[in-house]
Amino acid sequence: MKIATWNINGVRARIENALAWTKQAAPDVLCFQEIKTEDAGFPRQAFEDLGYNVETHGQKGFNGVAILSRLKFDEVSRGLPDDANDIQSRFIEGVFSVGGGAIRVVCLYLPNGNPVGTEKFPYKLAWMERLAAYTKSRLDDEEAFVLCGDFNVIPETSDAKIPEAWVNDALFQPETRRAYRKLLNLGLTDAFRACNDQPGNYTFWDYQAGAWQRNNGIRIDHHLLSPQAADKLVTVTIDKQTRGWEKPSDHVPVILELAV
DNA sequence: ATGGCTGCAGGATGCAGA
Repeated sequence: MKIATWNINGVRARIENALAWTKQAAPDVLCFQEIKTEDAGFPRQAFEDLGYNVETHGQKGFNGVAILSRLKFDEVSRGLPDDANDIQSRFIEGVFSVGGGAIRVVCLYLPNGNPVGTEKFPYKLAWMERLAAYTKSRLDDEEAFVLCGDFNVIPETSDAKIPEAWVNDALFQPETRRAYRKLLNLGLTDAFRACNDQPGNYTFWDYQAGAWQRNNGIRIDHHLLSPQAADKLVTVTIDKQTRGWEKPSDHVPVILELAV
């Protein structure tokens, strides 16, 4: 099965691209981040017409996540389970029955955290701690699950064309990278890096200063797998084509394939 | 990039993104 993640940067502004890619790539599960709309504004019918079930966790103007699935949702929940007071819509999860078992898919949009030195950065780090606590609890279940989405973390220097340009950025701070390693060290597998150890593979290119044309990108959209999911890992593909389309998102889709 | 785009809310421009 194919589980894709794509920071769409406004699903309403991007609807033509989103539908065209979904038709072409035909993922079984598709996780969107930055839908930038309330639930009522999500173009649900257009995706239902392609055969998808749609679950959203929207927010007016900013953030917002959604999971689309060809499989029926056995369960859905919205928000990290520890804090009902967090009004930012950055987390939605679904559970699906596959191949005699179940797989849980978490679609997340981790806080950007810039500028460092404002309250945004500690919010990011705290969110990563909350995600780690959630993960630790899920790992105790010893089930297959996937955390995917826009992590807003550049894990290593090999994940940026110009790492020096990011040293003062929240995406590449030592504390950010440490928190990401801490997450992995709980027992998760970075699916892309399990399949590809080469530099030069990016998922985001800034709109400004010809970043795409210069391939000045960063790899910040990830799939992290529980051991039971990692055992089924086939491959991960970064689908760069959409970045060259008209009115592109600044992120491109990343597709995880599992042997289930 | 000390931000050169872009989307959104709102109905002008400011904020957020990374």
